[in-house]
Amino acid sequence: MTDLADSSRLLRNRTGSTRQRHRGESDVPFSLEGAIGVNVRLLRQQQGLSVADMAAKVGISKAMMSKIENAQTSCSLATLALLSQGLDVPVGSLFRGSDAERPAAFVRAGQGTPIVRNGTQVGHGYHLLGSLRGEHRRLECLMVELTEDSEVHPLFQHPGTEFIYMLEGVMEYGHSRSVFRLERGDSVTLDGEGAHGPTALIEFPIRFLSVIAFPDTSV
DNA sequence: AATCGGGTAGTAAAGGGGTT
DNA sequence: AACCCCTTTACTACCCGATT
Repeated sequence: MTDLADSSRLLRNRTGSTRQRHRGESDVPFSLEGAIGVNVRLLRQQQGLSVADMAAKVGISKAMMSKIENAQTSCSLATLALLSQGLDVPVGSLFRGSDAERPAAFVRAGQGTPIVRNGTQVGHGYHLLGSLRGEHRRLECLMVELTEDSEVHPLFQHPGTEFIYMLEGVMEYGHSRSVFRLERGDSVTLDGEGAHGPTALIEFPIRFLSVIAFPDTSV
């Protein structure tokens, strides 16, 4: 017995009589069958076809179409091929969304988490915009704000690569032996191992986006 | 009431796996 | 290889709810 067959039987047992279930709300976890069902229904509706129209076009019964769209059956490869032909899409597009959930971080405007960093003591304000944990923690996105009370601090060092995008204000930013004048819209990408940081704060308020990509070994 | 779109129950056919 | 049993697939017939 295959895993697919097992999951199919599980689905069948779990759903049982689904007459009371409303359209679009399912108690079934998002399975392969579920992904296929959602994609088939979406594509069918995009083409303005009814279940009966689609069934006739594909060459299966409308009952079968219903079961496929509602994840009540694990349709055969032959049926999948018919569906992809009928919908004029690659077979692979019917599986879209069936992959495991991948992490993502969403932060609303102005809702970044204030954090303390080396620069905090010299008046640099940091708001964390996004950072994934576990094996995906290789990227850190910060909103940095400098005010009249902030001090220059060109001595930051860390593993990885940093990208800075100037959103507001003007400052001079030193990296290793170079100094860059950054104005709104300017950006700089630098090797984090080189000493870097603001060397002169020229026009306030200063806000810039800092994206740090850490090497795997530093995680 | 008729029609339509969508869904379900029941069932037959086909296939896989285990046993002899 | 033949047989049996179970599972899966896909069908027909019918039901339900919304709309006209």
